[in-house]
Amino acid sequence: MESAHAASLASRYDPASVEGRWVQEWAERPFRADPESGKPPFTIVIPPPNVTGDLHLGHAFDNTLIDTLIRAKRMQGFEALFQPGMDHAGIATQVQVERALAAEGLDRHTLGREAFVERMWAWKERYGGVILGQLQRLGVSADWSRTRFTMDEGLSQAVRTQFVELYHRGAIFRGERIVNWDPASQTTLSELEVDREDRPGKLYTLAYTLEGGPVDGREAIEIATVRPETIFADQAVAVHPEDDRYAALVGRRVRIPLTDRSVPVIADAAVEREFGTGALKITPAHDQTDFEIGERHGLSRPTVIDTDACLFGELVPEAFRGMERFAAREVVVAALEESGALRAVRDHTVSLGFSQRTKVPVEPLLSLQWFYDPKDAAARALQALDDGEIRLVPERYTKVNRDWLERLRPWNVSRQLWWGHRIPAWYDPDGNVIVPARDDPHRDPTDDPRYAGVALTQDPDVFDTWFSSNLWPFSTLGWPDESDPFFRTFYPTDVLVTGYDILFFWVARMEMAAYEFTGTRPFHTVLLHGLVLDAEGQKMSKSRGNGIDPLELIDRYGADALRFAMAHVSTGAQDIRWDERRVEMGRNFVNKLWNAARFTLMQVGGDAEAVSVPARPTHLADRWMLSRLQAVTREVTGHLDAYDLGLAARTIYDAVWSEFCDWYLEAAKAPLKRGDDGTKVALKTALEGLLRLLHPLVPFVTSELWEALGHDGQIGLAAWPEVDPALHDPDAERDFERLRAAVIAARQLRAEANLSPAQVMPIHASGDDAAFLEREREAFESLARATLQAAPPTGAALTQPLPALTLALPFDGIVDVGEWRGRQEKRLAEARAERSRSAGKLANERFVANAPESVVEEERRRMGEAEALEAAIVSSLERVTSAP
RNA sequence: AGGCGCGUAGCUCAGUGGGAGAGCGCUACAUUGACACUGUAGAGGUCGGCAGUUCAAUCCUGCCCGCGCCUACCA
Repeated sequence: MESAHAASLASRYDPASVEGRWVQEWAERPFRADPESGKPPFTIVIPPPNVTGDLHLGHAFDNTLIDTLIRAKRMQGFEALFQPGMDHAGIATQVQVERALAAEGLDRHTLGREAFVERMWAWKERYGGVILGQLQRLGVSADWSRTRFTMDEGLSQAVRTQFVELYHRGAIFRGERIVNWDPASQTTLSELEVDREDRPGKLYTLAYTLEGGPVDGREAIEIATVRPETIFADQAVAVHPEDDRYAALVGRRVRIPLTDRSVPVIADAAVEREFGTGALKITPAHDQTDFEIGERHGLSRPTVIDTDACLFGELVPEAFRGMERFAAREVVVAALEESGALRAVRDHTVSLGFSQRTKVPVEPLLSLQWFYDPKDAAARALQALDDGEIRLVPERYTKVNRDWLERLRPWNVSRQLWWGHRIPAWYDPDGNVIVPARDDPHRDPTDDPRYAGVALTQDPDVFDTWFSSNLWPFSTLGWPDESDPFFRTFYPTDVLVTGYDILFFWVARMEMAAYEFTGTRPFHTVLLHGLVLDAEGQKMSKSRGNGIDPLELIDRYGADALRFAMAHVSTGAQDIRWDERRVEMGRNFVNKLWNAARFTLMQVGGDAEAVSVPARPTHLADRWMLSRLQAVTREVTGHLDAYDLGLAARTIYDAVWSEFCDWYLEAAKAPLKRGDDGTKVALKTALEGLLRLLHPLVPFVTSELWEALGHDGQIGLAAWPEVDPALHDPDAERDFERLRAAVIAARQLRAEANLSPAQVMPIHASGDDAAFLEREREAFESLARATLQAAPPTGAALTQPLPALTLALPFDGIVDVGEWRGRQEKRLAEARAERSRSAGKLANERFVANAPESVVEEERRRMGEAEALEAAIVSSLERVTSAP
């Protein structure tokens, strides 16, 4: 690559002109992971984005955190693998393609399955992977040569192996259960694909007449329902077993309104006595709770709503057949009213499920599907959480993870889609299920001599997408081929980074699958982050249209600015309310860094070897800066190790801006002007240390600057800074604080005297620290833009008293001392308050007896300092008052 | 109904059992050869409320008020 030169560094950092070549570099020559390197491996698999998805802020956030960890580990000597890839996202993708077809006046059924799947692949080739290119613009250092897709050959084999194995273990079965049915896309949905929303509805009270005459004078039992159109599938009326109101009715039969059918009154503890009338109609085929009650009581489960969400079947009076469910409700209610069975209607909020993709209300429907009952796997995963084999960060989410594993129900894994992994199950003419053999899962039964001559038909359905993404941490690494070098070296992976919102759906499933198939944990740490909300605190979503385009932000501010902003605000899985000012902060910070490096280059040149004298620093500022660098290195490294990227970012932000730029660079200017080699070395050392600490967060600008500084290899492959204890210098840190306090005091004098920054101030120092200041004269004079005077001012002077130092600035009497006096009096009041507070504490014997010695000692020190300051201010005020 | 989180400067947010911070905004001054995406000096907060524990509470405990999220078989 062409090297940048110091002279060519613009005075303002322009991300657009820098990032492009690095994006290209990292895409064409990715950071490849070598399973044979012998270095300790460190692996993170990407939470696979939807193949036809676009980068949104959630992805940007997630991948920033992942890449920061990966880049840091790589520099720390690990063989770091950032495993990239995509998910086929069954229904989401299929719905998109079906929409495109509809625009052409086609649908998948007229096209036929084979042609449709071809269209799907064509779509995938065209739009799939766009998001990977977008991630590259974020600067993600994934090993792009290993990009995987859930429907790749190898990963498909993994899915098939999973199914066949679980089937033969008896964990997978085919049966009828209540599923979330999407009448628009004609498929079942996972809970994740259903959005729950509260909607205004009605609660209807219906009278079911008792057969065989009144009991205790009651002719009917009144039930409460929000779905009167389902009464035709009723199989019972249930009451609570301990409900005295209905005890006498249990065992009797009641007649369903508008029909000739009667059903029994049963007792079940699932009924809430307080709700409605305390009596519940049981419709096992159209409600999850009813299904479960029906199971307990051996009720049959007739269906009256079909897959188009219309009433159908013999049980439905002919007048209502074929009517859509909501239309039917109105008509049925009218008929009920007519018949006198409708006793009451009141407003009632109902929680309704909507298909995330089609926005249509989901119908709970009894359906013959494939189910996976993962209770054994869940038990193992729970054990892992209890034993700490898998750790969640923040820790409190462990409980959420556990809760979900404990309450698992059989998971519906089949989907009535054409896009996905076809279920490897066949049926013979008698309806017997034939699944490939356990020891040869990839041979279709149609190729198996044992079934020669049998007419086998394959199940038309495909698997739920989660039934492949649960294998992601190892299917991407080669499993089921356990001899794959990547699987052997990089599995188990290390950290999983994802939003807490898919802890249930994805994380828990990966945990279960990993123990089931690899016998080990899939990762040791789950790092959960919050969600990116819009400025009003609402979740961003396509339907709300409140999303923010990360690419547009990258165009305007640069990828580093976005990354830095994201890392900076990540704390403890708190949601992030979007605020563009933070990206501005990132941009400004990157520009600051750029300019600090530009200055350094002007001083030391762009030849890496030119200044390499391994001298111990001698100047106070050099000693201070290098000592601070050690502390910052230790802190940043520690924060990264603790997965606290927010703290890491904030720590280094302060180090760069408030220490390196504001103080060190300014203090270094005077020696640099003299050509001081020691300072040149220190300057370059400090900058390069900071650049390396920063690289994982802001890879573009640091790569560019590293190159400009004359290094051959990229900074992404440079070694992480190590703490050098020999450079730890507490004396220098303390002395520099003294210097800093003196400089600030002098600047305050300048402001109070209304002197322009350009004007050099004659300053006289007295007090215990005066000799120290004399020793650091060059730095003080340069930083304060002052000249230290040997003799005290003869005439009127403004003074700035500190505990161990008083600075005096002569003034000509034109200056209004009122402002100065006001400020000093305020400081005096503060010093007095401080002194009396400390005195009060120290006079409290319980404080002295109970508080740690160090705290008491600190309090004494404070008190002494407050006294000294108070005395100095008093004396200053007297002198000015008495001045001519 | 249960669980979790949040309430700190005008705004967006960090933070800790021992005199509260950042970014932006605000006031004043400044273009001294790194940087106006800047510098210097400032103003601004009874850390949601009430009790309790403690020598010491913004931080721990309890209750209350407000906001948000997630689970759940209230039809």
